[in-house]
Amino acid sequence: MQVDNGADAAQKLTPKGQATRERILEHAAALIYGKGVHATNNELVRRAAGVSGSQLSHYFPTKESLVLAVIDWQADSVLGFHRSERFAGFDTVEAFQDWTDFYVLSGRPFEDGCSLGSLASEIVKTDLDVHDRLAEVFAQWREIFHVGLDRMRQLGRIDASADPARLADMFLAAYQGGTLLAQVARDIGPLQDALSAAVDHLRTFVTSDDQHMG
Amino acid sequence: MQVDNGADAAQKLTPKGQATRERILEHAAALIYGKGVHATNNELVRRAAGVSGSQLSHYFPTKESLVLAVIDWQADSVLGFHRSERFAGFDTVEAFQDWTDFYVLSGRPFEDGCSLGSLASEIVKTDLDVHDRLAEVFAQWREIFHVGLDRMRQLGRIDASADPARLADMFLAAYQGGTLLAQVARDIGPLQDALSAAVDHLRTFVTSDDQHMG
DNA sequence: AAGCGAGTGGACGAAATAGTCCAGTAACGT
DNA sequence: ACGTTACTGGACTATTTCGTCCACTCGCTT
Repeated sequence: MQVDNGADAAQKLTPKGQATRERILEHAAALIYGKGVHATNNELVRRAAGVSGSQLSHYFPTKESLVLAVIDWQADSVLGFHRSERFAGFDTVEAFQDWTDFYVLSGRPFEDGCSLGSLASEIVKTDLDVHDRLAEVFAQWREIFHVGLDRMRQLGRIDASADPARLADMFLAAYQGGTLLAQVARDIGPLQDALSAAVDHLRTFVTSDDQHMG
Repeated sequence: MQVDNGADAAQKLTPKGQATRERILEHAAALIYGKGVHATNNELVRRAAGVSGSQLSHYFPTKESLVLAVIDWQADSVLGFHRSERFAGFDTVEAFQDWTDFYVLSGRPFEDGCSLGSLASEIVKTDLDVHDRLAEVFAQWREIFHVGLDRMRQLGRIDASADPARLADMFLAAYQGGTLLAQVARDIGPLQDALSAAVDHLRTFVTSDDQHMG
C-alpha cells in the first residue's frame, strides 16, 4: 500500500550511505522538477548533490533507477498531501474547495507544474520501465477522491445520481490538464478556471441548500 | 493568424525540394507523435523519410526548427479539425457532445495521446524556444471553445450565469488531463469520464428543456 | 549543350553523457 | 587493533547524436 521502494533499495546502507543517497535523491528530484527528466543529466545531479560520478552509479546503478526513486519520492509527497487531515478524506465540498484554493492561491509557482503529471507525460512514451509505478500512483490518487466522493454520496451529501468514479476522474483530469495549460500559458488562470468549474460541477449534486456558492 | 511558418521556410524551394521537406515533416511528426520528441533522433527521421543526413540539416538546420515545424503541422491539424463544419463553431451542446464522442468512441488509440499536449509537456521545461508558438496554438484552441460558448450564451442557449472563458478552459483541461490519465492508465476510461463530466456540467446551464440527456 | 543553382549522399567531427574501473579512505564488527 | 565491508573520488571508455563538409547529380534556363 504505502510507497517504500526507496527504503527497499536502502536496506543494507549504513546511516552515512543512506544520508548520501537521500541527498542525491533530493537534488535529483529538485532538478527533475525544474528542468525535466531528460534535461537532468549525470553531471547536474553530481554537482548539485556534491557527490562523485561513481556514487551515482553506486546508489542508482542506472538513470532509470534514479527516476524511479524520484517518482516514489514525489508520490509520497503528493499522496501524503492528499491524505493529510487537512482534507479529511475529501468527503465534503469544502474539502475540494480547499484543495483547489491551495493550488490556485498559495500553491507552487505555475511554471513548475505538477511534478508527477509532467514527469508522467515526459516518460510515458519512452522505454523507461516506470510506467507501472506511475500508473499505480495515479490510481491511488484517483482512489482518494473516489472514496471521498463515494462517502459523500452514501452520507447523502450529494445526490445519488452522482457518479463518484467519474467525478474523481474529472477532478484529477481538471488538475492535470489545468496545470499543463497553466504551464504553457505561464498563467495560472486556466488551472483556476478548470478547478473552479470542477468544483462548480460537484456543487450541482449537493442535496442540502447551504451550497456556499462562490 | 493562420499558421504558415512552414510555408515561410519553404518559400524558395522548388517543387521537388518542397516535396522532400514535406516528406521529412510527415515522418518526423509521426515519429514524435509515437515516440516523443527526445526519443526521435536524427537517424530515425532519416531512415523513415528515406533522406540523407545532410538533407535534414538542409531543410531543418537544427532539431529545434524541425520540432517547431512539427508543432505547426500538428497545430494546423488540431485547429483545422476543431474549425471544421462538423462542430459548427461549438455553439451547441450537441457539438460538444459530438466532440467528446469522437475522442472516446472512434478517436485515435489512447496510447498516443494528444500530439500537442504531450509534445507541450515534454518541451515546456526545456530550453527549446518553442514556448511562444505552443502558447499561441493553445490560446487559439481555447478561443474556438470560448467563441462558441459565448455565442451559446448570447443566443440564450445557456444561462447568462455561465462563464464562457471558464468553461472553455474546463473543456480543454478535461481533454488534456483526461488524455494524460488515459495514457498512463492505458485505458480510455479516465478521458471518457473527464469529458463526460465536462459536458454534463455544460448541460447544467442549458436553458431550454430539451437537454438530450445521455 | 553548357552553366548554374538547387538537391543529394555519405562520411566525418565535435560534444555530451551514461556508466565503468580501480585505487584510496572511512567506518564498523570482532 | 585489525580485517572486512561500505563508501568515495576522479579519470576513462563507449556510445549516442547533432550538425558539418565536400563531392556529386539533377534540372532548369539561356
